[in-house]
Amino acid sequence: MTKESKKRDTGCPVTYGLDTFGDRWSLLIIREMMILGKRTYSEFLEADEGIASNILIARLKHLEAEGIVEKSRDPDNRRAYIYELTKKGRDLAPILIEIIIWSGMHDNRPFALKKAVNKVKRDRTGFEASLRAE
Amino acid sequence: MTKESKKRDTGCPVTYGLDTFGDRWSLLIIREMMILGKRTYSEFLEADEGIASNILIARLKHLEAEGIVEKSRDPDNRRAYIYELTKKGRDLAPILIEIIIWSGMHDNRPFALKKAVNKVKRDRTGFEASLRAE
DNA sequence: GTCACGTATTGCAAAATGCAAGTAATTTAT
DNA sequence: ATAAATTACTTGCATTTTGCAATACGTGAC
Repeated sequence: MTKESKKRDTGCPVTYGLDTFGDRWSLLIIREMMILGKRTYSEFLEADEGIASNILIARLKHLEAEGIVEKSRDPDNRRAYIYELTKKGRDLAPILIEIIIWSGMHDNRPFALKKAVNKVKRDRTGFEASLRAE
Repeated sequence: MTKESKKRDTGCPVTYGLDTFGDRWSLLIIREMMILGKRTYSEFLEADEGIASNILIARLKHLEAEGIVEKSRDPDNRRAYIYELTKKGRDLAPILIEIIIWSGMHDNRPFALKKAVNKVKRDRTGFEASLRAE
């Protein structure tokens, strides 16, 4: 009941978006799923940014409650669960893409990774299709 | 030194974007500027969501440090300051637009405001131009 | 049954947030 | 010239959220 109780019911679409996935971690989890194809709790835990397990589970539950991810048992490993993006979740692809494009334009740090940026610039439609494919 | 110290220097463009504007309030302030044409501290304070004054000033300073907004004196009212978006800030327009489109698709609450959504759907290019115009 | 593995929870310190009240600088009114 | 009003910001404090480490739970393997 943390994020949920914070819902700002103004009706504004920007507010709705931010209340749904606009925190420090949600879009990173979605990036892991969409771009890197990760699907399990333990895979998410290994992400570069090092999310804490309690934060991870809180975000996964929130995203599940919002209908952005869905959880099911892994048929190949009956003690594991699989988290997958729903259509609502895959529809976030354009937002991720615009963030990538924006950072590509404005992140001038020497270690900025331009791989995804270049991929987007070369073929945005194809890149978006690949994100939605998973 | 709060958000700044939290910078996650992984090089990932999504991370860079989130570390720059991915908190509970930054994009809302940017929305006020871009869509509603607000430009002063007191105008931002009146926003629907009711941001606290200390949070507002912290975010404005952060956005200024990131080169997304710039501050100057109001020539018409010497006790006021004006905050304006830089190019880096105006370049966030496509992200805002994609968030609006996404919410338009998925926010089914009865009080969801569809005005901006419809405007985007009718003429995205024109809408984006109007956002960047300010 | 016991052990390993994948997932999830708890406890506690640190940080961020929200709210209310107060300060500072500048302008308008008297 | 002084007082009041505006605009921008700061401070103090209670509450909430985060981050980290340790621990517990549930399932299947042996």
